[in-house]
Amino acid sequence: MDHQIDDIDKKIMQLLQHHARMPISQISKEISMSQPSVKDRILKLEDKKIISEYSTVFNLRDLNRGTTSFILIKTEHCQELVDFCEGAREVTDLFRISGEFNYLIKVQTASVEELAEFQDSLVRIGPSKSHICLKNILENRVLL
Amino acid sequence: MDHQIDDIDKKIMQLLQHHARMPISQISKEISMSQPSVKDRILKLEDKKIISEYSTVFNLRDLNRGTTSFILIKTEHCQELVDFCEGAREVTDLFRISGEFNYLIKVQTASVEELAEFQDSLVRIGPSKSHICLKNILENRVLL
DNA sequence: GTTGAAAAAACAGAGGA
DNA sequence: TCCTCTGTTTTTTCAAC
Repeated sequence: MDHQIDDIDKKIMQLLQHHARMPISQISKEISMSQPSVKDRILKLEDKKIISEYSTVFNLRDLNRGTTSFILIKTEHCQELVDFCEGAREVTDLFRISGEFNYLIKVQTASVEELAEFQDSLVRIGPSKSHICLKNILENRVLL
Repeated sequence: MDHQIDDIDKKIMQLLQHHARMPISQISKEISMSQPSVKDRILKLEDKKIISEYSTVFNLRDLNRGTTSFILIKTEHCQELVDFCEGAREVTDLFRISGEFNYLIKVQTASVEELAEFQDSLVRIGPSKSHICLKNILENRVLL
């Protein structure tokens, strides 16, 4: 069953996207719609899982994980890699991908030295290639 | 100036991470601390920008952007690439990286066909290599 | 850090355009 | 489907300790 997202839904989603704690009352003002209706629409978006969660974004620099890197790895020990990554604090993202390498890992470390250590711990799983991120230009942006 | 994040802060952050709209009252109950104190700590985390924002995560499948891909591109027309990506709805992430390729683009399209179209529009900027994501195993996870 | 009272916001219905 | 109006509950805020 498909949910039709109309322009009003879109406006609400745009407001919530970067201000998830915004009160219904304020959303109501901004889009000139009554609070019950706004609440109703948000509930529907949540029920249909169009809104999958409200999350809090932390400044990774303050958590000593300000260095972003991407590691491409080729391995036959898939489960081992997945288990390893799930347990590793440095790993924020893991994708099974097509191509020469079969996994892409996004890693947040305190420094490039720590990245080297992390990559060292991957050698027994398979050959890898790392790209240090010099600048995060866009991140996690969804245009509605 | 450095902010010392203690265990109580960490607990609050863990609760907020995937439930950004959780009321102070509930956080207060869960960690057995008075509401004003919880509120006070959250305000400090916000002021110090340790909490950088509260965001809403959408189900990209419902937005007709359920296919994740990564494109590595090598170009000398950096500004052109950045401008192009900022204007492209498909692009959610863009990183300047080290290595043979100098940019990594994360793309969300409706299908692989749409990915092909997108990659076609990049040819004039530079040679690129794309990896279709077959499975999103971990995404945007921060272990505190 | 706590308590407790005042203010503000969210919720739940009913009735109607 | 959306609105307004209402009362009720919950949450937030802010004082004093």
